[in-house]
Amino acid sequence: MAKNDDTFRKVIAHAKEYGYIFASSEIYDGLSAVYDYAQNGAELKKNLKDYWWRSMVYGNQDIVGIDASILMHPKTWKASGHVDAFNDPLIDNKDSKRRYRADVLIEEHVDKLDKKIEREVKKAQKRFGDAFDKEQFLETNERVLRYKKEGQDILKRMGESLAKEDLADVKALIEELEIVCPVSGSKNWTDVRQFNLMFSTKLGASADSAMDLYLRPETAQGIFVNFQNVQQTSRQHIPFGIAQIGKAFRNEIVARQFIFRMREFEQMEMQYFVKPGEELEWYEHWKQKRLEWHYSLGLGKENYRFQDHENLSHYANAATDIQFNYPFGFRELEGIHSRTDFDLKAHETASGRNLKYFDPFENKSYIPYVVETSIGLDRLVLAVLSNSYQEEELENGTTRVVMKLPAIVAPVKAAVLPLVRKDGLPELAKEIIEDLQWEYNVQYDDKESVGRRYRRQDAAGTPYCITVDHQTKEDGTVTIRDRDTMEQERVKISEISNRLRHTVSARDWIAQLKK
RNA sequence: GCGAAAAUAGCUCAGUUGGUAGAGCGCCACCUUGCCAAGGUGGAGGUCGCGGGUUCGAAUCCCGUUUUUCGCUCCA
Repeated sequence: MAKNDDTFRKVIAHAKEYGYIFASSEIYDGLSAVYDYAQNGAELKKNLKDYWWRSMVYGNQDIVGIDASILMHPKTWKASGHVDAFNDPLIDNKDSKRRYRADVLIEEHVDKLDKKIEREVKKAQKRFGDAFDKEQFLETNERVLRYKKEGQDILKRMGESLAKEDLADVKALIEELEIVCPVSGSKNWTDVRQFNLMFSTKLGASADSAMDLYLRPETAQGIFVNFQNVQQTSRQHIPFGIAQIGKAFRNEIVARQFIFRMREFEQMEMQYFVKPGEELEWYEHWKQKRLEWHYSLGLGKENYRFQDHENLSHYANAATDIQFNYPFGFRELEGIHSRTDFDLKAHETASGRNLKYFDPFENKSYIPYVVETSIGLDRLVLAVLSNSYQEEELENGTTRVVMKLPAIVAPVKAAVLPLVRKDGLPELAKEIIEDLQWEYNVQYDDKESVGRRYRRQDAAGTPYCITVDHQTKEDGTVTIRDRDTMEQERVKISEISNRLRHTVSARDWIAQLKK
């Protein structure tokens, strides 16, 4: 644990030192949980997006990509359930300093009543043996009925109070039930306060006529509200998908762990629309597809696992996370959810529009079911960065810091280095740069000794170093050094472009990993 | 938001009982360097997070404040 904490710290420091990620507004002491992608980080992120987009949109004839706006009509969020679901009533215990969701505390109290009922059932089972009729017992036993009624009354009162935003009554309920803090065991509670996780803003410059808006807390709704337009203009038939990459915003109470949990973050998601009843098959299909995609990055299969959701969201009938093994443990990287027809149905009701799809093969209309894959792009960046950072002991006793980034997403694909800064070698190197630079992000460096330049490129994660030496002038060949093996190979200048293409094109990358 | 810790050069830190700022690395220039970093010379860069107080004098002591990091809830 201590060792991993240390690794994580090193990754963060390294990310800053090598121009990947900076704290936002750093000259003003930074802004909590907001980060900027610097020259290398921006390239890495762009490459990850590109790889995802190519494999998702170009690689599937039945998936199209869109780019919806961040601002949406406020009714969207009422319909999607976010206005209600993203409002957490929270309460703190003054003794343990722990914070809880007030509704969860109360629900847990009700769970205890359910457990009491189970105990009564077991006792009765023992007493009556084979003659025991469970259903009849549940309906007639006085104690069971009392517990059941008590639980129902509590939930009803809580639901009503939350709906009225009567937070004082929610606190009163907690006090009446004598709910204690699981940690401190005390009943010393603060007032219940409402936290809205959505960022508010206003549309219109005039203060009195401005319309209250939210910055979208998820990108998915941009797809749902466009579903019909896209389906009709793309002439897609169900099943088909809509993909999107974009920013989302959540005013998290606590947002930490570097870029793992940010207030402004980017999602890459795809909503796949299917015939009702087929959603669970497609759910399994996309679970496998997405896992294979992650494997293709080459970060090690052992670093991924599924984590099924036990408590499903209001919109889902099946949900799982692909977790990645970060330096601080396995955490969620991508969510795969079977969202049913919840969203489209909600928008149909709220908008009054008919959002049904006419199925020409079945000759009937229905609201499609949706299977969603939604990946946190920043979390993917962090997975790649933290997995790639390595300190290696070399044979000569020195250590080198190397970022073993997958070549396909590395910010700089190759550095072109003249062995020495004379004899026309820099000029030759620059010619090579000019030849490659429209296709690949390549970098020129002639500072200090060549060994030192190799190490610098290793630390920045550049997969290849192309060295121009005196032999280049004679036979037009250069050496290509591999970042991971440190081995060099001599190739013709005219071959360089092809060599790079093999390692950084999505097609060759996937083909190579399938072998 | 609550609690704990921290804030000195780009980075890592030193700064002795209060006497007005230093090292290593990095960066820039030049030299050296002919394949796996850390040779030479010179140089840039800090009102010690911010505000106030005590004092002849504060990076150092006191108060306040801001920000960051970690823990608690939630999630992509």
